[in-house]
Amino acid sequence: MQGPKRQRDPDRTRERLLDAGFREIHRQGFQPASLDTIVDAAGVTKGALYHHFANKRALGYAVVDEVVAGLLLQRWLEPLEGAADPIDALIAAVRAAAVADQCELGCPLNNLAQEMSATDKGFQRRIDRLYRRWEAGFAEALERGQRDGKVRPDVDVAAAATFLVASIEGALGLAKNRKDPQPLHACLEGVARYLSTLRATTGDVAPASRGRARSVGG
Amino acid sequence: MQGPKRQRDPDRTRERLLDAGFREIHRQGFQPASLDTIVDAAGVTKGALYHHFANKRALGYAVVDEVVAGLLLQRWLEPLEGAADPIDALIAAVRAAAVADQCELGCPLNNLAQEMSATDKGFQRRIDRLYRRWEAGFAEALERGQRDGKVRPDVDVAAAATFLVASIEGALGLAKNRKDPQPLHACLEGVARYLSTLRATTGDVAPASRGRARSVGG
Amino acid sequence: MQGPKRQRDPDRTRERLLDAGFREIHRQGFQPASLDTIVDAAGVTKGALYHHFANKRALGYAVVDEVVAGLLLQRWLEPLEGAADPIDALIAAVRAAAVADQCELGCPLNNLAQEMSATDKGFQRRIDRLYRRWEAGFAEALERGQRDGKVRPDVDVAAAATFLVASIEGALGLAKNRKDPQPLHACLEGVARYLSTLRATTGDVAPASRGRARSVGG
Amino acid sequence: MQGPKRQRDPDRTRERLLDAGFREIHRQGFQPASLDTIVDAAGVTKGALYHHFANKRALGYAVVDEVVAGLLLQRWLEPLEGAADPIDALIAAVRAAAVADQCELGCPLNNLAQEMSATDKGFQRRIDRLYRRWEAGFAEALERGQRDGKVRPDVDVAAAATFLVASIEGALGLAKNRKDPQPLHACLEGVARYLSTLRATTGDVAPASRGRARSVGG
DNA sequence: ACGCCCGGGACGCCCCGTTGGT
DNA sequence: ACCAACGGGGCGTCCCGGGCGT
Repeated sequence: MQGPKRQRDPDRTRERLLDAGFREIHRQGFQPASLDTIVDAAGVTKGALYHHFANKRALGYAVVDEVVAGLLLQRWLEPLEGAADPIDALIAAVRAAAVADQCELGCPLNNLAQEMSATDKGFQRRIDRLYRRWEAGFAEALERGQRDGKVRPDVDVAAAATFLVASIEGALGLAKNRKDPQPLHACLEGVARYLSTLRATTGDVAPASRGRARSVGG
Repeated sequence: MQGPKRQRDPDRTRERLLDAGFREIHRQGFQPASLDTIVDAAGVTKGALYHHFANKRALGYAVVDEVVAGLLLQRWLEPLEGAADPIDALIAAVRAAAVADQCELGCPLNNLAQEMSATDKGFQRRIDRLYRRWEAGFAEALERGQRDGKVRPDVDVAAAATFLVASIEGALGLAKNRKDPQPLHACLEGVARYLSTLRATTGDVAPASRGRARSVGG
Repeated sequence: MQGPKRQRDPDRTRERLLDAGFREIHRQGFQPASLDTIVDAAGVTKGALYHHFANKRALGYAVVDEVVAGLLLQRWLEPLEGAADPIDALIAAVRAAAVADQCELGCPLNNLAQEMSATDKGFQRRIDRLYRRWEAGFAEALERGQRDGKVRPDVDVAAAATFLVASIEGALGLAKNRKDPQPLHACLEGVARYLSTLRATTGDVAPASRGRARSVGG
Repeated sequence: MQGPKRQRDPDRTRERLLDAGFREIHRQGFQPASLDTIVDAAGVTKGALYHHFANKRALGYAVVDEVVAGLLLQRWLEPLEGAADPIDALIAAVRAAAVADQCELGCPLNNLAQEMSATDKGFQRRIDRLYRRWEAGFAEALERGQRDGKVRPDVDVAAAATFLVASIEGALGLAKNRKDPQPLHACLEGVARYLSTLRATTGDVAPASRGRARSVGG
C-alpha cells in the first residue's frame, strides 16, 4: 500500500531464513539451534519457515547445500583456480585462514560433520559431497602442478589432498577449542613443510627419493 | 549374602554410569544425550545418578576427566614412552589408529571439543587440558629424539606436535564423516612424509640447520 | 464451519487457563499446584499454556491480577459503592461473607499472601496492591460517612480500614482451619461492635470527639 | 573417646532437627521445605532424621506440637496469666507483638494453617487444637475479668476471644505481606477500641446497652 | 501462494522424599 | 546412625502442524 515495505517477497524471506539459520547453527550446532531463535533473527514467523521448509532438517540441509557450500567455494577453491603454482597458492590459502580470526566458532562444515554425520544420513551425504568437492579442488590443483612440472609426478594427489584438508580442519578445530589461532600457525608451518616434499626439484627429479615417497610410512 | 547381586557397590555404580555416559555421549554428543538412556544403559536409576553427579554437566565433566583422558593416554601417549625412535613410534601410533576401525563415531575428544567448547567453559577448559597433554607428549618425544640425534635440532617441537595432533584429529573427523578409514591412510602417508622432514641426517646433527626449517611458511 | 467445536478461540483458551489455574491455586496453593493438573482441568495442552503464559509464575501473576482482583471488587468493594450508610454496608458485607460457605478453602488473597509474599517479589507487589485497594475502598466509604455525618470525624479512616481488613482476613483464616463458619459470626459480632464506636452520635457531629479515640491503646 | 565431641546424643539430635525444621518450615512453608536443607542446618544426616521421625509429615507434626505450641504459650498466654486487668493485659500483648518486628515471616501458626489445613487432616487437627487453646486462654482471661467486675457481664467471651485472635492473625498476615508493621499498629488501635466496649462501666453497668451488645450486627 | 497465530504432544533435566544393606 | 540407591513427577520448551486472513 504505502511503499515497498511489508510486501510479500518469498525469495527474500527464504534467504533471510537461510542466513539466520546458518548463523544459529554455526553458533550452537544444529540440534540445539532453536527454530524460535532463528525465526526471530530472520524477522519472520514460524508459518513462513514452514512454508519454505518442510521441517527443521530441511532447513539444515538447505543451509549446507547453499550457504556452507558457497563459503567453501569462496574461501578454499576459488583462490586456487588461476594460480600459477598450486603449492604456493595452497600455502597462501592456509595463511589467509590463519590471519582471519574465525577461530571462535570453528569451521561450519567441520562442526556439522562432527555433530550430524553419525546421526543423520542426509547430513552425512551432503557434508561428504562438500568434502569430496574440497579434496577434488586440491587434487586438481596438484595435478595441474604435476602437468606444469611444479609437483613431483610420483605424488598421489588424492591422498595428498585428503591429508591437507584433514590438517586444515584439525587445526581449525584445535584453534576453536583453544580460542587462539596458534594451531593455525603451527598448521601453516607444518603444511608448508609437508608441501615442500611435494615440490619437483628444479630441472630433474631426484631419483633416489622416488621410491621412498610412496612407500614412506607403508 | 545370597550372591553378588543387589549388593551395594558405589564405585561400581559410578563406573557403570561413567561408562554408559561415555558411550551415549560418544554416540550422540553431549547435549542430545539423554540421562534416561544413560541410566537405563547403566542399569541404575535416576536417584543413583543424582547421588553420584550433581547434574548432567558434572557427569559430562567426569567423563572427560576420567574416561576420555584414559583413552588418550592409552592410545597415544603410552606407546611413545619407551620408544627408541620417536618418529617411528609416532608413525606406528598413527598406523594403529588407521587399522582400528574407530571411524564410526570419531574421536571422542574431537567430538566434544567441536560441540561444547564454544558453549561451555568447563568443557572447554577440560578439553584444552587434554589437548595440551597430548601435544606435550608428542613434543617431549620429539625432544627426546633431538637429544638422541634422531630429530633435527632446529625443529620447533611444540609446533610440530600441534600440527601432528591437528592432522590426526582432522583425519579422524574425515574418516568418521566418510564412514571409511581412507582418510586415516592418507593421513598416515602425509604424516610419514612430514615426519621424514624432521629426521636428522644420519651421521651428524648440526649442519642440517640451514635456517629454512623455522622460516618455512613464515 | 461444522459446529462451534474445535475452533480456535485464544481468548477463551486463556480464560479457561486462568479459571483452572485459579481453582487449582486456591485449592492447593501456588507452589504445589501442578501445571499438568491445570491444563487437564482447562481441557488444553501444555503448548496452549506456554503460548499464553511464559511460565508458571506468569500464570500465577495473571490469576492474581485478573481473577482474584475481580473477586475482591465484586465481593467487598462494589457493595459499598452506592451505600447510604457505610457502617451498615460494611456490616452487611461481613454478614454476606459469613453466610456464604467459603470457609473450605479460605480467602484466595490471604492464601497467596501467606504462601508467596515472602518468597516472590512479584506476588508480594501484586498482593500488596490488592490489599491497598481493598483498604482504600473501606477508607473511602468511611470518609464518605464522615462527610455525611454518619461517622465520627475524629476517626483515622485508614487505620480503621486496615483493622477491618485484618479482622476479616483473620476470621476467614480461622474459619478455613476450623472448617466451620463460627469465626465468621464471631467476626461479624466483633466488627459490628467495633464499628458502633465509629458511629457519629445522632443529632450533632463534633462533640463526640473527646480525644480518647485517637489515643486509645497508644 | 577424646572428649564430649562426636558422641551420640539422641535427644540433642532430635531437638536440633526440630529447631532446624521449624526454621525452614517457617521460612518456606511445609511443602517447599527441603529435608536436605533441614538436615544440613541441623548438622545431621538423613538417616538420623528418619531414625527420629517416620517421615516428613511426622517432623512437621512434631514441630507444631512442640515448637509452635511453645511459642504460642510464651508469647500470648503466659502474659495473661497473672494480669490484674485482662483488657489491659491483652492490649499490652498486642503492643508487644507490634514492636517486635517479626513481620518478615509472619505467624508460624497462621502460615501453617493457611498452607496445610485444607490439605492434611493431621495438621488441621493439631493447628485447630492450638487455636482453641489460644482462644480459650483469651476467653478465660475475659471471664476472670467478668468475675472481677472489669468486663461487662453480658459479653460472649468465647466470641470475643475468637474475634481477637482473628484480628491479631489477620494483622500479622497483612504486616508480613506489606513488610511493614503498620497493620499491627492499626490492629492495636482497633483492638483497643473494640476492647473498650467490653469494659464494665465503673460502679454499675449501663442497662441501656445490655440488650444491644448481643444483638449488634445480628 | 504466502504468512501468521494458535495449539499439540513429547520428553528432558532436575530434585525430592524414602527405603534397604552396613 | 548412615550411606547408597530408588522412582516418581515437576516445570520448561521444543518442534511441529492446522485454521485463517492477505
